[in-house]
Amino acid sequence: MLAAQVIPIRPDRVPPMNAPLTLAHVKIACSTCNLRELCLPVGLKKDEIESLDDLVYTRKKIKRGDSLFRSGDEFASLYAIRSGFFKTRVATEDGRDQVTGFQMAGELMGIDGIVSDKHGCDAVALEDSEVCVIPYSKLEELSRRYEVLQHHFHKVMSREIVRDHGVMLLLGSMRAEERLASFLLNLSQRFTARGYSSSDFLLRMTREEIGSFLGLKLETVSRAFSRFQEEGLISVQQKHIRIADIPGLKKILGRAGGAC
Amino acid sequence: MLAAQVIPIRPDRVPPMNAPLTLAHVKIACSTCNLRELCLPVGLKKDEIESLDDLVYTRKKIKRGDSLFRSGDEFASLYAIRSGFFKTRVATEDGRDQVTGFQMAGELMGIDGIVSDKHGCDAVALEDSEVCVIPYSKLEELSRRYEVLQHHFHKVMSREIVRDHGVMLLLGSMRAEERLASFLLNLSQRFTARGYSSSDFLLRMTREEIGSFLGLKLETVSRAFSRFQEEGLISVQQKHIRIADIPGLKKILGRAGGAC
DNA sequence: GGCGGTGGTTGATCCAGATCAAACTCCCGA
DNA sequence: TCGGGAGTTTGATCTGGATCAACCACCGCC
Repeated sequence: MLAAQVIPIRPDRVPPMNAPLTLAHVKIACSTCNLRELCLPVGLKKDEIESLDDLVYTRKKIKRGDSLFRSGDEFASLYAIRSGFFKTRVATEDGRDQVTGFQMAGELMGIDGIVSDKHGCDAVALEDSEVCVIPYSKLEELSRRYEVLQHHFHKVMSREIVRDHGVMLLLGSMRAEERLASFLLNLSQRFTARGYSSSDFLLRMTREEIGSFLGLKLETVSRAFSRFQEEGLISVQQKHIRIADIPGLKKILGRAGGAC
Repeated sequence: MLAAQVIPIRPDRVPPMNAPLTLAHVKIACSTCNLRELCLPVGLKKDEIESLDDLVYTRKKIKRGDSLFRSGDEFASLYAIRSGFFKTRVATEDGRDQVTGFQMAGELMGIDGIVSDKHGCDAVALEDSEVCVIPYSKLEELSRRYEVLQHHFHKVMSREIVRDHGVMLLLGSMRAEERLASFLLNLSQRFTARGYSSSDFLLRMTREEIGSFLGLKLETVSRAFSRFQEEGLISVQQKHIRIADIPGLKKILGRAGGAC
């Protein structure tokens, strides 16, 4: 656990260990990262983004199944996902846990740690992943200096709150099939934003993890997938999902319980 | 809706209309507010708090049942509750809605509006209330200047995220009685922090609103109250709750579903 | 003091999703 | 190539909470 490999990506601070790493460094800074339209630098001007290059000077690789951080760990940094896929989860004293979200490239993790200087959840890699380490004190310092960065960081936190409210709505008032439809549409939309197919993707998480996130048991998730398939809305082959009828899924969200 | 009365509380900016208001102004600034240990000024030094006095220069009174803001309203300010009690709720296109929280004195509302410059939920007063209006641009400006304020504001947002994760855990994995016990203990703890009785209080919300928040129907909430009463954990008389056995309620949270 | 409306309680019944159980598929390592 | 285990699907049954339905208690208003 937390046995993540640390890669120094600013050779001017930490000497590179080999040639490829030096080469990599060029691609690694925020200013040249192809995720900059999704990640923290959104909306920043070229020179402002360059100042962010000071912010991120290490990366970490996390192997599938390993934790980036765990509840109770000391909080010092936020993490932007460079590649890969994570789940975050909270747990009660008595074994139960709840997946609070699935994170993909460009998304920020660890904000929950600011309030108490301890991380408040576990972040577990669902595939081999790489994250940019953003020292939090540095981020505060820079965002005092750059209004645009400050505002964008606030937006990221605000978005997380809005997202959470959406999940509460889902958990508090939707039926199983609505929850799953909502989940698939959300994934689809986020894959689209990253240039992947909106209708054809691999689920990185198990049925049990989907169930935990949606407040359902894994059997219920599996059955709902099967029913969607019977109805021609999607096709499922284990982790491979192909959405055949996006409007059809959206219609499921609308009906059921609402007007009646 | 939103027909809230605006009270200028900085007579140096807006002339007072009568004597009591002038008197009121003395008590109104953050530096003398008795909520400063709960509200935005937490942890700030005396002179820093005084600088906050520039931040809050209007108050709004909201009558019971009225909205402070509604989903879709333009976002310009955060609101700190000076007195009273609110609920926030999100809604789907089709009539359903979900209460996302209940807010009391010293708590901040409106953060969800930062991300899109529109409020993302409704804030409805559950009793006649008064809020301090915090112009958001001013808050960003001041928190670029004062590190402590910046950090505290970030903590407030982070706390909201952590709270939301707790609600997800509740909605996603707890049984009805656990949810209600958790809800009562949470209220109890927040009343304590405000100097009120931890065991004897008035519920400001209806059974239906509690149900919406907890993902239950009002009948289920009512039945769970009755069962708690039968078991001697609480006594209920309409909106008046007296918690007789806090450890007993805590025990409900632990068991049921966990180990088995 | 009566009355209507909102909110709350309680009972009877129903059903979506949980639980229990078994088989099946895929992947991976010996 | 052959297990073996983790993950998934599907069926049968059970149940917590929803739904439907009365009735009750309180409160503001005439």
